[in-house]
Amino acid sequence: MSFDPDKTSAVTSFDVARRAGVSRSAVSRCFTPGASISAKSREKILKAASELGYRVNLVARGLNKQRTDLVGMIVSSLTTSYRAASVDALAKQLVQQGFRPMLFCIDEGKDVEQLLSILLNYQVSGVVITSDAPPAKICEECARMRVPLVMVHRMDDLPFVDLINGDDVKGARLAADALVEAGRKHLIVVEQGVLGYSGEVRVAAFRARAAELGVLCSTVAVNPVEYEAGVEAAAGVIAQLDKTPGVFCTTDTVALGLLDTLRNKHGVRIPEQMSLVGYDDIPESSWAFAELTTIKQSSKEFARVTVELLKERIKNPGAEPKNEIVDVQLVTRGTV
Amino acid sequence: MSFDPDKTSAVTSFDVARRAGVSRSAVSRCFTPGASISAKSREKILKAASELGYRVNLVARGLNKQRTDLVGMIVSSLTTSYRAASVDALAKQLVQQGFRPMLFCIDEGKDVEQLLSILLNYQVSGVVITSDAPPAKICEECARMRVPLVMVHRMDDLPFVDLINGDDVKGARLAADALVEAGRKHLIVVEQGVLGYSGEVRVAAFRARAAELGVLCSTVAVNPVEYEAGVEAAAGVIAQLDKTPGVFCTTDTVALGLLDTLRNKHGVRIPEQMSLVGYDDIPESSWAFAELTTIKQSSKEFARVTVELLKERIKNPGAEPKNEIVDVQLVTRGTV
DNA sequence: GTGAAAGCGCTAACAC
DNA sequence: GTGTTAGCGCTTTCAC
Repeated sequence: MSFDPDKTSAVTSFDVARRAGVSRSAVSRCFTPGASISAKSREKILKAASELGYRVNLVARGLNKQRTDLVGMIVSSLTTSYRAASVDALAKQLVQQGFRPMLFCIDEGKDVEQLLSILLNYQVSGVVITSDAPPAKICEECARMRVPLVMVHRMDDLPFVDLINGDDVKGARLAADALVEAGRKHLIVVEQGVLGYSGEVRVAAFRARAAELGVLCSTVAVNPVEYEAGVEAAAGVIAQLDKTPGVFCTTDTVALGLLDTLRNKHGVRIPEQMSLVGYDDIPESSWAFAELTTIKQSSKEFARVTVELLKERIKNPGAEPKNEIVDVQLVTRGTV
Repeated sequence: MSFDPDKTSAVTSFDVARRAGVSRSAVSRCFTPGASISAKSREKILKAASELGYRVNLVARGLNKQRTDLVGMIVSSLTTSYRAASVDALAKQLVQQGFRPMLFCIDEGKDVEQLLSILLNYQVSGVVITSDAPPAKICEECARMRVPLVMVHRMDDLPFVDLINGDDVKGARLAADALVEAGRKHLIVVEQGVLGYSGEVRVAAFRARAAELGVLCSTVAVNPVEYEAGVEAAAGVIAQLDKTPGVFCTTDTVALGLLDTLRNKHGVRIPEQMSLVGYDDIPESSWAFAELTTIKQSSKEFARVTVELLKERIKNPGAEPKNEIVDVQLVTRGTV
């Protein structure tokens, strides 16, 4: 370590400038990617900076530029693997693209507004919302403040707000097709308590496809969400086991709750007595107890597109809202 | 909306001050929790502020105070439920206590240093590290910059750095005791590829307790980590099935991989042919296919103590490092 | 290519 | 309790 270890912090561009025998502007330019500076100055400055242990004060820069590289992520609680994977992928992608993610996990129905207010106070470069909480006002706020906003798994029609969704219609159709091709003449769709936009689309598309195919489709509706929803749906499914049904759940976690309960509490044999398709392809779906056939959505692809959308909007804030769709595919395992 | 919707942003304390007929300092005081200001001024200011749509610019405040309320969270990839739950709890607790978490998920063995450098550039109030990546230099850096740092599930001995761990020794002993009380005369501990500090302590304590109890304890070591580690450990465990062993895994995800493989690929009956205890009590452990007996650590408690440690150190940066231990308990389900 | 000067929006020390 | 003043550390015209 060549710099003075006693110097705790507080080494500013001024210190570097003095030591390198240049002006503060030169130092600033040296640490600004696209700035014009001579190789000679740059070298001197870099040397001085490293000797001093200088680092750019991003807060000061942020104040000056009226913008930080912070990006707010407003997400639902990380209680399912799908959400965890999404956040993981998004955080990494943001960092890789030069942003710093601020994480706000919210319990559904909490005061998101206050959080958003905080975000805006930080002069964030953008905000990503995946939460289901209804942020009506929030988006107005973002739009008004000209803060780029991209929403994941939502379909709000708002000015300057970009949207990104999986191809839920295709996914649900793939599911129905797989079930029918496996010989199921009777379909069942499980509706969990809170569906969210994607869930609703999947349910609707699944039913529509069933109708197209001329196959009956009944509904098992339950109050809880995720794993518990599957557990509770078991009774409804069992009641229809005589029809050797093909069952579709809007998320893998729900499907896993159902499968787990059916197989391990009631001795139902899958796929002999019924077929089952989930959605998301979370890691647990490939575990031995499950071997769940499902619709795969790539978290990484979502993250990639999300950040791209963000960057584009930062570049061109007034552009028409985009509506990106990420492709999905059927992953066949043992439950169909 | 009473304020001018065209005013995109840029409404400063100066604007508010003018409109309220006071000085900027008054406005500042009004938005500073412990400041002294008359009720009358406060009211005028609040009114003007809301009419103008004013919000404090936290970046400017941060520059002035040489500190933001940002806290860096450096965590491992969110690939297991335990990590997801930990991050969720920590993020929420931080927000609740007035901090803003910045999330950095790192793939083990990546360049953490650069990240930390970024953090420091943001004048963060503190940093929390749960990642296993070896941040030797990082901590020096934090210490040097006087940035409060608390490390979770680690035992580095560093000046000014607080530590928080679960009671791994107690947990491992509880596991061994449960297994032996269930009549197991032969114990097995599964060692996954990368153990981390907690894992090592658990393994060692488990072995020590076995010895105390006068019970044999063998090891099944595998290269992968988490679920895959359990899968790979299956063969080694099966080879010793004639001893009706009591098996201990250092995390639930490993235990679930093992249990899943044993039951569903090899028809092993648990707890008839062997017993199994995991660690963490992740949600999946209570799923029907598993009903895994395990050692519970509370993510919320970890989060609570972590943030408390952080706040204390912010208040008193020079204090002796603390070493907090969070209690654990046995959760008995069906695998013992 | 480089330096001087003028802020970015806020807080804090000081006098009143 | 309130206003005045002086920065926090950086970027950025604007001359040169």
